[in-house]
Amino acid sequence: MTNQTKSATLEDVAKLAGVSAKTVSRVINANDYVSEKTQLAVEDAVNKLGYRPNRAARSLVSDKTMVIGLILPEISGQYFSKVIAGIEQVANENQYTVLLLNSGCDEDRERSAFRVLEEHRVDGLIVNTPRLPDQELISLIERQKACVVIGHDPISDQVNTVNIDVRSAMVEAVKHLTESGCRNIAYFGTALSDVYPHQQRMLGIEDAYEQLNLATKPNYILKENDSDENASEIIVRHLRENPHIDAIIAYNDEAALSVIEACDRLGLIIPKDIAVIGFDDVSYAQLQRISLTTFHIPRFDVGVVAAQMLFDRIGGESETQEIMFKPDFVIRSTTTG
Amino acid sequence: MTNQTKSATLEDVAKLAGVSAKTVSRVINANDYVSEKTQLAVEDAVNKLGYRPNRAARSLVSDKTMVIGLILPEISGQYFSKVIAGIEQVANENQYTVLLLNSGCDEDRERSAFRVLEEHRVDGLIVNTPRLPDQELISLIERQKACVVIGHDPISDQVNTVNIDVRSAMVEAVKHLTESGCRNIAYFGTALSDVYPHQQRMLGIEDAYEQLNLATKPNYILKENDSDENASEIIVRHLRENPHIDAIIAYNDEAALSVIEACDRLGLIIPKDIAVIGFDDVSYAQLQRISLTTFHIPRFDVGVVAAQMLFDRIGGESETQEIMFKPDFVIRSTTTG
DNA sequence: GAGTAATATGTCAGCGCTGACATATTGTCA
DNA sequence: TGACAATATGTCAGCGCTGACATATTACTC
Repeated sequence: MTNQTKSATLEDVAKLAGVSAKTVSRVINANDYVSEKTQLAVEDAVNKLGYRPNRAARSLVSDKTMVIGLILPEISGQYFSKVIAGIEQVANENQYTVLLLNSGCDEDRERSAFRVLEEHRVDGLIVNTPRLPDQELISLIERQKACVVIGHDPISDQVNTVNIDVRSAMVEAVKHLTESGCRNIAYFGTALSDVYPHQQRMLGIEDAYEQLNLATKPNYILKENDSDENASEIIVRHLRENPHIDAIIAYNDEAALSVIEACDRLGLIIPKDIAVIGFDDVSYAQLQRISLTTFHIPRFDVGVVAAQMLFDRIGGESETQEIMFKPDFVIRSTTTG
Repeated sequence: MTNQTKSATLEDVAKLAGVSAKTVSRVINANDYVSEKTQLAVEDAVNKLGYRPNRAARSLVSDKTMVIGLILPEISGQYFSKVIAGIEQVANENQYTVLLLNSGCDEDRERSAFRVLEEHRVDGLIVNTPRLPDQELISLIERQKACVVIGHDPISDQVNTVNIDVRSAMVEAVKHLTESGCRNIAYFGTALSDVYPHQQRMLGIEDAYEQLNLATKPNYILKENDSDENASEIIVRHLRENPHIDAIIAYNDEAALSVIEACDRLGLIIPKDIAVIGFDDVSYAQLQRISLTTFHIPRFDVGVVAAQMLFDRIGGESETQEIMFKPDFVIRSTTTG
């Protein structure tokens, strides 16, 4: 690792094999006439020197980097880590590599992530940038060779998008709860409240209230990302102050777990005293001890589909695609006894 | 996105600003005398054209890519996704970007991941390649500018490593179990059984048996990655066949959850009938309903430390560092009533 | 006001690679 | 056996950028 010598170039290989650099290039790329003898000599030299073509040099000529970029507000959660895996898989199948940028849900970092990826001249990118103003996002996307936006408001019909139909899922959730007799439904959201996925949930809940002509108003419990109070403490406090609440729809399963934890602490029996609904269907949601009613999202597939869409674009497809995933409502025992 | 024109070059900016390319370069890099007037003119042109320096061209000259590579056997699990986040954070702080490769715990993919990263001339890489033969791994690492190996057998004193002291953790686990009266301890591992983290666990358990002079032999329940039988079913079956088992140490928390699930199905009371120990301390391990005895691993910090080590190397540090994290044993209610 | 230092800008080669083009060698068929 | 295609290899420019070097302009010193 320390005794680093400069890595071998085409020229080095050429010299060792006794041919010209161009001939070595031909062997490496296997796209032109080369005699068997030369080929073997070159391959031999390549192995001896441990030659690896320099992608930077190649990109400079070909204007292709074989890299796609990924900008996400968060990369270690249950949700996006699976999406990333899906994207990585498809990228790998296409001989591509993924440059991963975490924007931490910060506007400036979203911007600079775009900048970095542009400097790298990635062949395409998949982004989820909740903070960037729509107009700016659109103009940034227009600069790209190819781009797919995931989990974002459908900003423009020129932009490829992969989305989850959160809003109608929420309608389904509320209906299910009211059918089970719940009358005072609260929504608990972590993350930043002005963000699209949040808003969709709240809108969906309001849709349902309207459709069902409910008298009450939904109750919102919001925990900003930067507050470091424990989520379940917030809920405990809120439930003490609002004992009439008989159902909580959580932003996602992780938030739902905090809700369950809070209810357990308060001695509330789920679902008798209070019902809980999550979102995502993470691995542990189906455990007997949790058995969380939630919406199943094929997270890996979201990544796969987004990446396929991107490679379609990279491959020349010019039609804009919009895919909407319908979450599957999985009713378990946090809503029905 | 479709109306792509070739992106602007230094030359383009130069023409527009009425100066030479080199002068533009000076402005961009802010590392040489430039008059204020020229600077403004250039910045203006840069903005007008939306110019972004081409990193490929830069790397070709500077021999630096500002990219580090990451090869992991798996990227969406609770463990590595946090490690990735830690690495990404430090990379970002150093103006670096992360090229993420998932080897799927496959030897050939590990090899080709190395190849890809070499072709990209990354400035350093962080790897966990359980399948690659040690000798080959060492020689691959020797080719790199900088490298840190995580979660792997300390292969050579020339190689930077970040490790978890799994083996002595297992000793602690077994001691704790025997002290609680358990006599028939089983180990449940998912993932590939010939892999280092697995072996360490088994070795640690055997260490403990030796140190404690236990009469019985530990019992191993192994689930290969490729078997698609449900983990908890395997355990249910195994516990039916071996009803004397009174404690299970699981490979990690996720596996421990499968164990809990299996016990619940069999009507076994934890920890009275059977004790369970996990590893990792994932977020939900501390939920009242789970309350899993486990080992806390600062996963994010593992990534942070590995990345810092790497950047030390990239920065010129030549001394080999080896860091060993000591897991914190967190005793909860799956082992003590 | 001559001489030196500081400031400001330009020219050009070359990083490693491939495309366009040129050339040399061999094979094939009338 | 000459003509032409197929095969095999080489030369060279240039992708976008920066380092080394050259040069021009201005400022400062005695």
